[in-house]
Amino acid sequence: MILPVEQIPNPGEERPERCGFLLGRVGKLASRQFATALETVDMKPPEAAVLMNLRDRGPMTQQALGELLHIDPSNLVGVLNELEESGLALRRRDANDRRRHIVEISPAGVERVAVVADLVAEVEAHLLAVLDEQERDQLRALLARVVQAAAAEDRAEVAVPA
Amino acid sequence: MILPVEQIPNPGEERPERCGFLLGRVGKLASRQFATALETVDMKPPEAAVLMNLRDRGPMTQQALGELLHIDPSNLVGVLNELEESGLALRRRDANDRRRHIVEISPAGVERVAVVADLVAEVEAHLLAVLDEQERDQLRALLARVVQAAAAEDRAEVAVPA
DNA sequence: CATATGTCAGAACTACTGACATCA
DNA sequence: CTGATGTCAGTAGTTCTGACATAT
Repeated sequence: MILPVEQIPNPGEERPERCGFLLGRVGKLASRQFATALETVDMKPPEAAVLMNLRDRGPMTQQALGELLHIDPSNLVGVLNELEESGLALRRRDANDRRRHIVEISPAGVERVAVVADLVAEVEAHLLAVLDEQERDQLRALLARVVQAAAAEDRAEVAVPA
Repeated sequence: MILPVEQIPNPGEERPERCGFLLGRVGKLASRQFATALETVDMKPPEAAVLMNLRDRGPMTQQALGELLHIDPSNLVGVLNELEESGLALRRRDANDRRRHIVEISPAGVERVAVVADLVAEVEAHLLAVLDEQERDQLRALLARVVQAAAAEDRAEVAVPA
């Protein structure tokens, strides 16, 4: 049966959408593509994020790691358990404050994170294939400023709770 | 107690991050801010999205609505039930194909959606406050191209399932 | 005792799957 | 009968809350 025309008010063409909605949508899209790509190496997004951050920033406490990646502490426990069981990262007590765990990446983790980083780069390249290099830089710069501002605001709120 | 310095390898300063991660992060940030803002008018993000789309695009079938907003059909049922109970939208059978529901916004819905749209605009303005108008347009244009390309690819995959 | 850190169990929310009823 | 549309129950995955153990 032929579709009544009234049901397709704007066929094909997308009208200029709200920037905020676009952000949410592209973000979800990106997250999903990363997740499915990481499945091929049997790793979940938070695990990959943790490994990459440990490689780039060095050892840090479990708490600092959670704040940096916006992973809830109760959630981070399981992620680190996984990574530790796989021998990709390890926890050790901080000698100066034995409540704390210092988390660091293992040599095996360093090997694995290279593969993961390649995967991530591939997905990103594919997602942003419609943009040329200059445009990708623009996008990166704009997004970076937005997150930086948001993070600064977050810190201000936490610092001045009243 | 003073923190050991080794635990803060890159204090404050953010190093140039992966564009894909930035996307995911800003997207999640935006979604959360929208969600909390909408709570003040007792509405959830999908409900708001549905109302705004019905206002802008006119009545359409439940199925078309779901595809447009990437809401699962089984999920959309509950959303529309809510909107119908609140008198903001209504379903009627398509006379030409009585399997279908035509969904449309009600007069009360039109009133309410104005409030919602204002809220959304506020949140967006605040989130992107660090960018000037020209930069916001740039961002919107870049994001729009990315989603458009991704949507086209999606359609190709569905069209050629082999 | 009061606070910080990490752990754990359970609640809440989201998204999907599969079965089903209705209709073309 | 076959396929399309909407509905519903149940499942899995994620994120948060609150209680708790340990250490300062």
